[in-house]
Amino acid sequence: MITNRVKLNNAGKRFTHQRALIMDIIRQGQGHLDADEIFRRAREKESRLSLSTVYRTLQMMKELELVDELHFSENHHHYEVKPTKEHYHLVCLGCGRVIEFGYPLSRYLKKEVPELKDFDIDETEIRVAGYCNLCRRTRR
Amino acid sequence: MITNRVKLNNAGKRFTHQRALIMDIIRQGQGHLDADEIFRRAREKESRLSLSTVYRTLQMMKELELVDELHFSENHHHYEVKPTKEHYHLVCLGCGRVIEFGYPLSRYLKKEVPELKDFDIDETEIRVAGYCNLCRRTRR
DNA sequence: ATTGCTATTGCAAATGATTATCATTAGCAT
DNA sequence: ATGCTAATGATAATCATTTGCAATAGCAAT
Repeated sequence: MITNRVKLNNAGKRFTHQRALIMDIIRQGQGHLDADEIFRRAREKESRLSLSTVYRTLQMMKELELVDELHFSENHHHYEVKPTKEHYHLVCLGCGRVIEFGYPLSRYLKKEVPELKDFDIDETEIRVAGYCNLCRRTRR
Repeated sequence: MITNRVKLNNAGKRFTHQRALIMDIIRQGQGHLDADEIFRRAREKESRLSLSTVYRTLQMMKELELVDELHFSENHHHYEVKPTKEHYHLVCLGCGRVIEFGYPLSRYLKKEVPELKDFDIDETEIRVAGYCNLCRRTRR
């Protein structure tokens, strides 16, 4: 995709086959893949790809603000393409399902929280964990 | 402290010297210590204490809902005693300072977010990262 | 207080996720 | 096509956390 090539070049980065592949996989992954899943999918296309490259690319894409890193209730992260409208995630602790919801947190914080007056916000994230309607019943 | 002894006994757990010590340190730590810092402080009192015991105790206290685990923009966690009023944390990426702020997120979510109607919320967390007024200037 | 059962501990080794090292490869400006 | 140097693959290292296991210590019953 031309757009990514331009974005990388503008940042003084090279447009490589591997980076294009990883970006495509994240885009098609509907937002909630972790590093290992990205690696596995990428390997199907490009069997010599290294896991290091996946991590390095994710790191770079975070810095260029092309992707966001999500923190669910796990010890590894998930990735989605930088979204256009502000939204957050609901994670079911039973089945792992992720549900997106829109919520204008940053607007509310600015309006209601005095501690934020003197604070330069870089990133906000809401983590909501619980049980979806299906898992609520089956819960042991 | 008698209260902790009772809470542990009710859960069928033993009240040990190590657990009492770790709980005290978290309480005195004003909320934002990580596992390693808890370990270092506890060792000053009890030099034979093991890091495993710290992790095992934290895990248990989470399950008994005596402490909350906080996720800042780092790859390890921080711990605070289960708070009485709903609050969240502002983390400065420059100096690491943590600022607490009150915000009734769960009330707002229930009112405004239809996706949550069928969802049984277990925990909520807001992560706000950025730069405090002091670090904003010095920022490279 | 003593005893006995078994949860808990300390230590060391294992695991999982991520990062660093370094020789080789390949973008891209010339 | 050439050369410079960033990026890659492979492997080892690191960091945070968890696990296995023999020794220890709560605590309920005596």
